[in-house]
Parts: sequence; structure tokens; C-alpha cells
Amino acid sequence: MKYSELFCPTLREVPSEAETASHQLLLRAGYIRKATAGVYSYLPLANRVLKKVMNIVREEMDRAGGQEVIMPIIQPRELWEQSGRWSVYGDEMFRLTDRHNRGFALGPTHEEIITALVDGDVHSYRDMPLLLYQIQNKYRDEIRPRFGLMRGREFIMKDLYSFDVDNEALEISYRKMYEAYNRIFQRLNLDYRVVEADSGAIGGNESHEFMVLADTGESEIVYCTHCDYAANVEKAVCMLTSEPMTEDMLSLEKINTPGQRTIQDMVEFAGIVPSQQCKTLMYMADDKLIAVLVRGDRELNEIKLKNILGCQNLYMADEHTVREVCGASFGSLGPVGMPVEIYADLEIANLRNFTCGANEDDFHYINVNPGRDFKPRLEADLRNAVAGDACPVCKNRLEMILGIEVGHIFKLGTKYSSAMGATFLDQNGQELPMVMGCYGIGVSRTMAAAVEQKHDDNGIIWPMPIAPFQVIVVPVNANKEDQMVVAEQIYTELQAEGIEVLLDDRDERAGVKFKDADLIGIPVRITIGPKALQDNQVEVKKRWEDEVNRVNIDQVVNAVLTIIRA
RNA sequence: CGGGAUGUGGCUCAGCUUGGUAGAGCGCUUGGUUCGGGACCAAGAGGCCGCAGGUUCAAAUCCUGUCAUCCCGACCA
Repeated sequence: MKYSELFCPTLREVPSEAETASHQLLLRAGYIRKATAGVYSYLPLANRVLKKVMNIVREEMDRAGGQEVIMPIIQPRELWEQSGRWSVYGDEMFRLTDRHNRGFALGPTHEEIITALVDGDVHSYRDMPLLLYQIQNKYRDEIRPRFGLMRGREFIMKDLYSFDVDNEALEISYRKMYEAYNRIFQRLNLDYRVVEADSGAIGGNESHEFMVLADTGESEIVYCTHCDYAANVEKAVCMLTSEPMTEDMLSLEKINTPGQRTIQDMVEFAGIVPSQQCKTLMYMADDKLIAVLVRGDRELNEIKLKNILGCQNLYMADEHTVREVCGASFGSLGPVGMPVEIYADLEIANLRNFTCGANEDDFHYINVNPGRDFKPRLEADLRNAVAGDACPVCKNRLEMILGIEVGHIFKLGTKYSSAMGATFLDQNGQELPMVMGCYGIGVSRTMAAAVEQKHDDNGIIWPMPIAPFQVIVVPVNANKEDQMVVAEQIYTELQAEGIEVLLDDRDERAGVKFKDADLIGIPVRITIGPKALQDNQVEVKKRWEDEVNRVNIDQVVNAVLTIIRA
């Protein structure tokens, strides 16, 4: 491809709307343009990258036994009512109405459609396992679309659904996908980690996320410094490693603390460290008010709480209700004399003589002791993991890192097949619901994540497997015929080797061409300039290194092939 | 949904306080000079100042409404 013919409008300045590296660079380098909040056009370079990502995904899905299909974006309301998600999915689903006033959704995911599809035509254990996937646009009306492609309202996703006869067979499908996903991210050449994850609203029990590591990641991951354990903080098990404190119990005392509401307030007011305080959070769990305790230096993990309670809806209680029941406002609450059930994090029981609100504005208790002064209904792991915690597998130190969730695999079980009546007959003629799994990869997000992870001040640094072009050939001066002749020759030879080459034939100054080449992130640059040309040489430069190598013209193709295959 | 900010040529922004009918840089077009890290000179094209009302002799500027975009938050006391 000749650069002069390429639609690649690069921007010299950073568009004011972009904050993160991937958003800025994809805009500046002419990969994407915004149509409206969270919705983008993909320009030719982006399209090339996306196709490469898709092809790698496709190859690995096919290799694992998947069959590609295309399912509708517009989905009928009835299917979503059957699964129960029409009412559950909420504002995040784009909904529309046709001229007959019938309801539809723009598919945020495809469990309903595919379950209905398979239900119609799969009736026997002989037809399974069945692995179907598609690569397609998905629609989610995000509260706040953010960071360009990272959190869009329209995005490209690969989703595969597995249908099996029982849990054992599902396990095989799940393992296949787990391995396929690892191959995919290895082939994409991205630094990533697989973590244990919560399966969330989509249902099911086992779940893993594939995270591309990047400083701007939205997900916090803890990983063990010694073994393979890694998990999303939402999921990470917090071992109780602290020993129970042994100091003597002092007598409970109520102290006047005018205007002191937060943990930090009490640190400053009374010099009590956060780990000797108790945070009291009030939640409504399916209309029942409860109190939840975590140490003052910890954060409550709502997902763990919800899982332990087994409730449908969990949200923090409003201050009004709390005042009515407890007699105090947020910030002055505590377990002593708490009129509702108390759920405490494991660490609370180990504390002695801690401080908490007195359920009376402007008063706190000091020297509070679990067991003596209050009794929780339940003690459980309810907090978020932090760096320095002990690995639940090998007890070594956990570290924390940020990642971008690009893949997520779930065991769904029979949630959808039961709800929607997708059953089959087994060998014994018994009717059973199919056992399902679902497996997603955010394709457009993967492109953004790659930029987020691999860029420098000058622009994008594409990993070779997904670069829009592998090589860019830059004659320093397009008006010098000797340079252009060599450039065209190298361009042709590389193409003959099946290499994707961009020839920058524009009549621009060298600086402009170098800037653009760096910005759009082509991995290998071949520069044809007057100095090297005198020695029958050209310059070869890798985007991720500063070093420039001179290579004889007749050896350029080999040199490039070596780099590409490395 | 709550809070904050911003909407002025393709991009980045100035002008708004103190109303008088629009500017700069980049980009674009033409000509010339240049030519190894975003050149220079000259001449051009391009905007009813987000939209709708209102105040006024007069509105980018003041008032009201509305839409859009971005940021922070959306319940960790």
C-alpha cells in the first residue's frame, strides 16, 4: 500500500476529549473517529488491526472445535422475558420499539438468542458437545462511556457458547477454551494474566478473566509472588493471618467526639490508627437492613457480601432509614447495641479494645471487644484483598497490579437452558437441560489494550502479529529518483515475500514521515537516504529500539524476515 | 442520576468580565524556495460563534431554556 493512497488522517495535536494513551493515540494516529459518545468508526488502519485480532481469535476458536455463526443484533423482547433478564438487565440495555409497538433489544450479549437457536434444533446427546461462536457488534448503554474504545457503547466482541450433556463434559469444553484463550493472548504478543474471577450477574460458578497488564487498567488484580495464584480483587480470598490480639480487655467507654465522622477524623482527633477502628456499613439485603463490619483500614467487598447473603438485591441503606433504626447518622454507627443483624469480617474477631461509633451522633465507644460487647450473626471473609496479604494457596506475599479485562470465560451451567427450556434426551431417554458455558473476548477493547500496553511518547508500538503493516519504507526525499527507485524495489520484493508493506511515497519532509511512522506504530522502518545509499545500503530500524542498522540493499528482505519471525 | 466544566473554521484555542456583527497557530489550496525528526515566504479558501427563545437600536459576549461533549461521583461513612 502506498501511503499517499491511504486514508489515515493523523493529528498533530491531542484532541481535547481524550485522556488515556490508547484513546489519544488511536485518534491522533488516524485509527478511529467518534460518531457519538462511546461509538466509533474504525478507519483503514484500525480495520487491519481488528481483522488480525479476529483472525487469530477465529483460528484458535476453530482449532478448539468452535463453529462460526452470525446471530442477530436486534433481539426480540420475548426471549429476554423468558430468561428473566428483560427486567433484570436494566438501563444498560438499548431497547427499541418497532412500528407495531413490539419491544426489542440491541444485543448486549447473546445467551438468549443462542439458547433459543439451539433449543430449536438440538434434541439429542448425540449432537453435543456443540461450540458456536460469532464475532460481532455488541451494545451496552454504559452509564459513562470512557477512554475511547476501552468502554464503548458499541463494541466488537467474540462470544462462544458451549452446550454439553453434563458438568463433566462442560469441564472439557471449559478447559479447551481456557487453553485456546491462552494461545490467543500469547499469539497477540501481549503481557497478560489469567485470574480467578467472580461470575457476576451472568450467573454460573467457575470463571476466569484474561487481563492485559497496563497501568491504566480498570481492574485490580492480586497475584502471588511465588505460585500461580492470581485473582481479581473482587474474588481474591483473604486469608486471616493476623493472630488474635491478646491484650487485656479494657472496660467499654463512651467518649464525646463532636463532628468526628470518618475513620480519618478519628485518626486525627483521637490518634487511633485505622486498623484499631471498626467501620460499620449499613446495607439493604432484599429489603432487610443489616450492619456489616470491616476493620477501619479495609474495604468491604460487596460481591463477597452478596454471595454470602445469597440475596438478589444488595445496596447501601439510605441515611434516613439508618437514622430511624439506629438513632444515629452514618459515621457514628457501631456494633454495640446495634438493633439489626451484624455481619463481620474475619479480622474483626481478632481485634481487642477497638474504637467504633456509638450509634449516637458525636459519640464513639473505645475499648470495644467482640464477643463481650456485641455478637455478629456471621463472621466471614468480606473485605477486599490488598498487596501484602497472604496467598490463599501458598501463604506467600500477594502483590497487586492493574489490568484491562479483555477476555472472560464462564461456566453457566443450566441457568439459561432451564429458564428457556433448552433440553435434550440422554442415552436413557431422559430429558435434561443442556449444560452451558460462555466465553467472550473484547476484540475492539483488545486493540485499545494493546496500545495502552505498548506505546511511547512518539506513538503506538504494535506487536508484530497485529500491526496494520509490518514494514514501512521511507524514502527520505520522494523527489530524488535514486531513492524512489530503491524504495519501490524493496517495497516490491517485500510484498513478494508476503510481507505487508507501507511505502511512504508522499512528498513530505523526512521529519513528517518519521513522525507519522512512529505515531501509527509500524514495527519495522526502512529508511532510504542519501548517505547510506552511497554505500548501497539502507537503514533498518525497529520501532521499539533506538538503534538504527545499516543493511546492504540486497540483504534487506532477509533482515526484515528475521525481525518479523523473531 | 448528582456535581463540575466546556461548546467559536478540520484540530488546538483566544475573544465573553466592560454588547458594536470574529481572531491566532496548526491543517487545507495555489505559486516559489527548501528537503534526514512535524520547514520558510507569498497569496487564498473555509465559521450565520451548539440550538431555540428573550433583553437591546445592536448579542459570540447579557438572561432563560434546551441539546451535546468531557471530567468527578453514584452510595466504603
